[in-house]
Amino acid sequence: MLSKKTKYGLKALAYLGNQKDRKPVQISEIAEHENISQKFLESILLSLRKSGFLSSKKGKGGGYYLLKNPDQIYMTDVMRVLEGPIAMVPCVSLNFYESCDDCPDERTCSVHKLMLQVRDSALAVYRNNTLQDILCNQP
Amino acid sequence: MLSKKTKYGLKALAYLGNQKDRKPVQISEIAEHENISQKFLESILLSLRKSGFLSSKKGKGGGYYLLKNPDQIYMTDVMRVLEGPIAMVPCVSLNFYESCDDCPDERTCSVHKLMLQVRDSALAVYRNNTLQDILCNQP
DNA sequence: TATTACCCTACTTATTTAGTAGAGTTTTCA
DNA sequence: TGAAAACTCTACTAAATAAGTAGGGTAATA
Repeated sequence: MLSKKTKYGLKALAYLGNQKDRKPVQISEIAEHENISQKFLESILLSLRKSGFLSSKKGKGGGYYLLKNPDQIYMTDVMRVLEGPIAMVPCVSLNFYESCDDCPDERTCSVHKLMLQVRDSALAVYRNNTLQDILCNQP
Repeated sequence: MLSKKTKYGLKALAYLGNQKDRKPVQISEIAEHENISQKFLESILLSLRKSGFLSSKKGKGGGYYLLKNPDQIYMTDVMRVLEGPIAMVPCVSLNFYESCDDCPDERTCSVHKLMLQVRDSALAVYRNNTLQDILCNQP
């Protein structure tokens, strides 16, 4: 299951990506528009800022804005920050690799064999999509 | 993350698939060989039996055995039984569809757009793999 | 300089996962 | 026949994670 954190984070990024310019948007505006608990959204946006996707401006007229163009924001990176590893098991993870303590040999492990393919296929999708690609582009 | 239930279930199926014949294999043998808590494995095998993948024989010399040939057991079906929906959000699920109560329109939803692709790619992998395909085939 | 709005820590609640405990039932083989 | 093997089933529990709450702190701008 996709966590709410990821879901909300993606929606917030998309909301910012749909803005005409890069003027700061208040958390409250995003929260209201996307039906997200404001406090929860605060923490999500904070982690997106710390990861370099967003920047923020304090004080009156402040808010969050994208640091890069939507077509430069890859879903691979976004998903890793919001959801964590893309792989479903640590033993096939590129960025968060860990061996299984119960498995004697990865090379003959059925789970490994299957999950490697699943990881690759998911990765292909995330690499093929930028924020631009998932915007709604409505008037 | 893949749940332990799914992981153990797959390993158990693979263990049975690697048997030369279809003689019943005791739970204890599988549990020991695959490093799984026997009691937990019991419940997993039970659900695989109820779903029609396995059958069991009671009494001395009893155990579990595959009902079909490994090349007739599709990962799509196995994953749905063990792990549940393949989709990461209910609104893109084929078999467990549910609309999101916080989302006004699926057609313009970025999360929907992305997760639809992820589901399709995962589904392609699972449809392309039978139990036979993930066996280790070692001497 | 007051207000706006982000920043940060700590706590709480609900849900799911992963298992444990234990009694019960069926079957087979000696 | 009868004892043991081995599956069946229900209920309970502990740990981890997710999701959210509470509340005060801090910086920037008009």
